Amino acid sequence: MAGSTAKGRQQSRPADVRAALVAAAAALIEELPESQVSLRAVARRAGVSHAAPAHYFPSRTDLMAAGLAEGFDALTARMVAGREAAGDDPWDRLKAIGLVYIAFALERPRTYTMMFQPGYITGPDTVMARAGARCRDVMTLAVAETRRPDGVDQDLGIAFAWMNVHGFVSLLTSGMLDCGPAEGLDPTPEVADRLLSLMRPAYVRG
Amino acid sequence: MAGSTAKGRQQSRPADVRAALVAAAAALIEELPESQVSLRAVARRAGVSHAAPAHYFPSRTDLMAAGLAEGFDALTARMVAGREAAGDDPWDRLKAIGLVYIAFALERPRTYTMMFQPGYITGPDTVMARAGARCRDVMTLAVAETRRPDGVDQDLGIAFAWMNVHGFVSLLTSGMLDCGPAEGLDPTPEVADRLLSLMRPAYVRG
DNA sequence: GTTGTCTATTTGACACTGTCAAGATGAGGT
DNA sequence: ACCTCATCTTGACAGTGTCAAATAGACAAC
Repeated sequence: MAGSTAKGRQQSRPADVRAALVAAAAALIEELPESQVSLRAVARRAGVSHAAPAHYFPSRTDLMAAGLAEGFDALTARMVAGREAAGDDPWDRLKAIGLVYIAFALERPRTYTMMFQPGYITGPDTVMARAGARCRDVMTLAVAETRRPDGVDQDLGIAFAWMNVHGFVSLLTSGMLDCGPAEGLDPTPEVADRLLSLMRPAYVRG
Repeated sequence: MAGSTAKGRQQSRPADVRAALVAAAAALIEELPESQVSLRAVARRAGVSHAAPAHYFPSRTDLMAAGLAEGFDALTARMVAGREAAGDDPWDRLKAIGLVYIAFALERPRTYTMMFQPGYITGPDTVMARAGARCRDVMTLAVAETRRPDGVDQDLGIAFAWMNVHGFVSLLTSGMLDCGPAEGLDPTPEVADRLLSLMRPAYVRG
């Protein structure tokens, strides 16, 4: 009986231990500073022993990468939704993606920061690399729609858009934009909107 | 007696243990991945016992912040030099700073990445916050020279310039710009130049 | 029903980490 | 001589990532 003969063992916990580990990692990544997201803490949160993760992930880095890839997919989904909610103008659609991107990063700052930490993309065909590529694909579509001035090819347009939104939230979360005495910018959506508008000449002809 | 009653004690090794620790930290930060730059490794490199740093730095974070602030000052010095080497045109001067900034970040990627890690600015009057403010002051001067279009005030201009260069190198070092199959941009100075040129309308009137 | 086999998981151990408490060291002032 | 005191070391503790060995539990064969 039972259809799933392939693998589904149904006693205490089949192999959804893996899924529980990834979910626990994703949760702890946002709850604690990076240095405190230990392999053992993730195992405790998932309710397994401290060495259980070793059976699914070769190292701590791989477990973290799995949790971060989930965060990446959440960001990608929000970008897709934001694009579809925008109007017909290509530039408005691109800007909408940027605003959604910024909102995600500020809502989940620790996850976002760790997603772009060097070292979690361990190869061209890993979970993280693929999640990052899917995210970039959304930007690729949005940039492809725009009527860019001469000299701004698609790769350049993608890089420019991405580095703008990424640089903004990265500077904000690192505390650099308000490191002077009583200076700095508010992270209000209004400021984000003004900053993104500065990119406009790179995507609108004339 | 002696003049300096305030604090200067002058025995065998006054406080150059502190300088040795900071130098060792700065060196290791660039040599090893962040998780391997341990307080004890820094102490070994400096030739002191594993608990010596505790006498100068309340925690590992503070020792790292001291090493990172040195990196920040090196970046600031390069930016100043780059600005003075540029011509008279305000936009050219600003772009020169950007190119120097990018070059530094790509030469010392681990130091640069860690400089912008959240958590090392522990207060508004710490070594890291002050080093970051000095760096931003250089950008402030360069942006103040430009004739910006209406609506682009100085704070906005600084943020836009900084987030562009920071976003670019940050995406590069995290591996995001080349996570697709055979795609991505070369980090050549030529590409950096083209990307920075996209910022031009925000700093040049007309 | 007993046995064997295989996989998932736990237990235990190792070297390493950051931090704290207590002990050693040595120069300066009296 | 002595004392003082900041500096530094030694030693310990809980916690970490990772590996080896031991356990548990379900399946197949007989």
